Amino acid sequence: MPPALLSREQVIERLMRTFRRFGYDGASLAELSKATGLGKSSLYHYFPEGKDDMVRTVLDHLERQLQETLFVPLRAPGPVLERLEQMVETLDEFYRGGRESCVLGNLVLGTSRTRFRRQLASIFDQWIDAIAAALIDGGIPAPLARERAEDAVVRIQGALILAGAMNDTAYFGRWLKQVPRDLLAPASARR
Amino acid sequence: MPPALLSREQVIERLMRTFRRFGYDGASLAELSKATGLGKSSLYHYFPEGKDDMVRTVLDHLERQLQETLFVPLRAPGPVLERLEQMVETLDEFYRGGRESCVLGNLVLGTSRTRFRRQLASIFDQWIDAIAAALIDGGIPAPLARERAEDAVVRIQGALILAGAMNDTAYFGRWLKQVPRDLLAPASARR
DNA sequence: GTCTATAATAGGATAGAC
DNA sequence: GTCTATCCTATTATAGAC
Repeated sequence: MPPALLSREQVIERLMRTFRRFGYDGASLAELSKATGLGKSSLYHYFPEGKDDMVRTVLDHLERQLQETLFVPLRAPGPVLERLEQMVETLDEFYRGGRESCVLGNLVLGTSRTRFRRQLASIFDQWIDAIAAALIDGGIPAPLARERAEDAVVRIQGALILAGAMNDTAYFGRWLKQVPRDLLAPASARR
Repeated sequence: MPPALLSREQVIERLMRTFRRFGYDGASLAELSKATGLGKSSLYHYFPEGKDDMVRTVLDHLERQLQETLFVPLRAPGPVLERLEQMVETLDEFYRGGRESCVLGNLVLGTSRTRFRRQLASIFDQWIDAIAAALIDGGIPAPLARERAEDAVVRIQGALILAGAMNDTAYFGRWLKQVPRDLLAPASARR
């Protein structure tokens, strides 16, 4: 990409970082250029359709990344509790304990609300499915597993919003730590 | 305001509607002008500092509105379950069953992330406090009440994000309906 | 593949007439 | 109080040199 400066993957990571921070509407080409160290023209060389192209690429990349680090491990053999604990660890790192917001959530709001919906919905759906699969392995009946999985994703998104508003990561951190046991509680003991 | 066209309150409502839909970065003056029927100059006449001024005014208005429709009723005398059910009804209407997103959540993302934080944090805090107060009236111990109240607000924000991404209000509607009983469950039966 | 330069447009903001 | 006209800056996007 830039001759021996940043790999394509590194560029995409920087773009993601920027969309995460500023959202679709707030991420200007100047900012994206600064973040990647690439001139505007170079950005257009790699992403001919501009910002939309970048976002689509970022989401593709994120999808693969989440599959590797979250979805596949959630379906791997081994103790279900440990799988969930690994997810929590990965998420805590990914969101830097609630200090960083979520690209997905950010792209659902603003004028990009509908623009990337198919891709966003697909990623959310895979995530929910993967959690539900783990819960089913853990003995939770399928409909309840799906519902709890949705609930988990909902709470992660919501906790990030609140953490941002309150400038306090306690909300995010506190709940995240109890997710695994919470999700695996016997059917009668919750709700 | 405009001579016998829109009251100041109506103008603020239209502005709120626009920020809700487009976020801070996505809401252009052209859009705000269209939404209110006021020319840009007229907008500057009422909000001399521009968009920031509008947002602050919108948040002030929203705060009073929420106090009236949510926070005060949550602390009113009467059966706690009914108070919570009333909140749910109000929220369902306010968010049009999950079809409309939340101004608060929208303003936490994008470049406005820190700009209105004090005001946003205050509103979220009052909201959580009001729910917690109701729960304490319902016999939930104070620390648990606070935690559940935070959880409720977190889930509302998260459910709106997911509803937007999936273009499916089921997530929002399903959970919202079970909030009151969920919040009031005996301490041992949840988590 | 990257850059500088530049065009074209949209966005935020103001002046001044009515 | 509202409008039209205008200004300035930022933003998106492209052309063309290297």
